[in-house]
Amino acid sequence: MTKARVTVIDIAKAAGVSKSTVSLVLQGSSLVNEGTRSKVNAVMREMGYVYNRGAANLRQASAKSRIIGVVVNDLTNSFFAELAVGVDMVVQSAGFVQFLSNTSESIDRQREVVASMREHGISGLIVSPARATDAADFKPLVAAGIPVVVVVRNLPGAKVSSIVSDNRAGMMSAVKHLVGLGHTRIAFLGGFPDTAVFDDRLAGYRSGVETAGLDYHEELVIASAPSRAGGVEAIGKAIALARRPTAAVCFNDAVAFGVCDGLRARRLEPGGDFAVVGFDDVIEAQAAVPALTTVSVDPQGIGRRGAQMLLKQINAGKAEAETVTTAVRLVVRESCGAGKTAPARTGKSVKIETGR
Amino acid sequence: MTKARVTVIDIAKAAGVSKSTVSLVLQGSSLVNEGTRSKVNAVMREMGYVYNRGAANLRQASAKSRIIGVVVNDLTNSFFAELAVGVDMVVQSAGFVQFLSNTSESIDRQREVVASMREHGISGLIVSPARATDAADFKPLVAAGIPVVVVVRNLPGAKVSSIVSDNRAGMMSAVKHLVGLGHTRIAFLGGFPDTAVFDDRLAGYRSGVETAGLDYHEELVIASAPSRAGGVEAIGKAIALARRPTAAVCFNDAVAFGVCDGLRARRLEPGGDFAVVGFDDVIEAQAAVPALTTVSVDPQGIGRRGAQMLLKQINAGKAEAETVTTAVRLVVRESCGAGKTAPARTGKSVKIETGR
DNA sequence: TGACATAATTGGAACGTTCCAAATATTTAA
DNA sequence: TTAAATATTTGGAACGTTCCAATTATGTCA
Repeated sequence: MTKARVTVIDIAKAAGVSKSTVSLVLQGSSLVNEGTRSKVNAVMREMGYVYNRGAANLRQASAKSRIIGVVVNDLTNSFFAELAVGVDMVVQSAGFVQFLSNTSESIDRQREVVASMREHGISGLIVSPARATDAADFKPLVAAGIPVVVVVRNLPGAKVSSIVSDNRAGMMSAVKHLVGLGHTRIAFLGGFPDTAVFDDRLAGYRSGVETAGLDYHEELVIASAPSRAGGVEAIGKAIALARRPTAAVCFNDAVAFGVCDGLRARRLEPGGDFAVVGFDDVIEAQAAVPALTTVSVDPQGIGRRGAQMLLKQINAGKAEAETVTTAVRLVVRESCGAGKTAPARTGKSVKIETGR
Repeated sequence: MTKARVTVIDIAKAAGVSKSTVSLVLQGSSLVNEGTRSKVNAVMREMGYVYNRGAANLRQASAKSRIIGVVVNDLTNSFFAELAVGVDMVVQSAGFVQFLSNTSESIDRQREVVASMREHGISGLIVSPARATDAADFKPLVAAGIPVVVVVRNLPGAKVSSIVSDNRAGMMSAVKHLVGLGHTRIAFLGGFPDTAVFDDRLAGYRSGVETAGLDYHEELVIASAPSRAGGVEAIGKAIALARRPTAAVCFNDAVAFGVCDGLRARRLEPGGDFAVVGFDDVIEAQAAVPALTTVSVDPQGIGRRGAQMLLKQINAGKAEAETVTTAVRLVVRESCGAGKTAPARTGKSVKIETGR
């Protein structure tokens, strides 16, 4: 039924030229005569020709596949969905196409999808690595000359480019803001301690506390799963402390929402009786009640930048591993107790200058 | 620097067999001797061989590329992100890999990405078509024997499989519920009238109204962009009616949120002074205040089913266009004024039986 | 042992493109 | 008019796999 594929040879025959000429037209070469070009194009259109990239890639360097792989650990999380959209934007307009896969934090899944992508000849990879990813996991890729850009979570030790948000500065500013509101016992809640992001955010918390002239107390640092449930758990422990804190910065927004839940369950009003600050500024943050004061990180921007960086490396043939940290800004809403008069959906935003 | 690719010929040489044998091993053929197989596998491992699917696809039918294309119109919308995750789940575990692209409702973008995917030799396509997509747009694909499954929005006239939620039944149940709460003037707010989904939902609204023995008034149907802003606009018009409604079913959750905003701006309490019901049950619905009563459609489930349907068709070589409508259920929360005593985050759910 | 079946293996010849070196057509300069 | 330069076109030979038909090894039966 379905007639055989139309190939450049068919086109050549129909247009009365050689397959080489057709190929030249396909590549937009300036060598070919204008008349010939348009005739060939016309024939292609009318015969319904579709370019076979697979065949082309076979002949060309695999760097020309124009496929870029994107692997994220949780697409359900709108943070990563936005990231993927950012990547897609620049990738698409550069004429590339994106393989997107979800690992659900499974390191095996991640290995599988990356292997699969390699088989398909991706020209580059953007990855937000699953937790506990081994830095050496991407070694073979870069050895094969396939650029890799790590986003969101960095991979200390891996010789790849990375682009992460300025977690340290973000937490510092959150703490500073709370101190400015008069808080002196501020907890750090949530997150898994074995991740680089956790370390950065905790470090930011610590310097924030210390530059404010306050003491750093280890008991105020309470780790938990970086989820809503984890937040409930962490605030429970915080409330149980002998000298209980009056405010908390949270590992991320999910934790912050959980903290709010936990507070309410104890008849405490988030934003009123206890100040809460999140991190990430997911879309739900502004619609929540109370609207969440949080550190905004623009995942879409990270996606765009990561993609640009990757494309640059692909075009350059081979590029140095560079690492970029993107600016973040504190968005003050209600949950910190500062913005009670402001309407829920807007938020004063405080720009933070960050190192590069 | 980067040494040339390792090919099956290299493997063959190193293992002391022919390339054909290596190929057989690659395909898991039972023809090859166990000893030979393991030796070849060992050599592959130690030489760091990576399969070149492009080359293989060149020889085989393109239906074997094991790439499936997914195009959605708005990945930022968590509804579609969930959908993509659902697709990815089944696609991944079937050993396929997913090309995902975002059209942002641009029909040109859509054409581009679909063309690009075709060039890459996708084995099948799952698409949530951009608004005003021409049913004929996917003709060439199916003519080339590439199965297409349309999800979420149907494409009347296109000879492709589709899987949509039961918009009619969902709206009917929403209306029925509001009638049960005593409302007699119920508006239908939001959505673009030129879409099939709009038609279905409106039809559901109409039958809901009529089976309740109420009159259908055209003035109560107020179209608008299917967005938060559109919702604000629509409720403004509704409130301005001489005989104003006391409740509304909305085209989707975004509209419903906008409606709540608009009500508050007029000092009306959603759920108290005016009942609001949404459609989709996006994740924000349960965390919002008031928690949104809405029709839940399980996008991830749609994604999974769509992917299964597609894989089935790919394996079958060629399959009939079948169309499935998935069940939806009304989740009663606060915004309809019924669940005021229940905690915000849970919600009684009412299962609706739908035609097939 | 021969005759046959069965199990493994194997060289080409595709697949649809790009690249190269070479051929041919057209201009230009003298 | 001719040589040289330039513009255009063109047949193969790759690329890394799979498939086919054919070959060789191994086993079985009488």
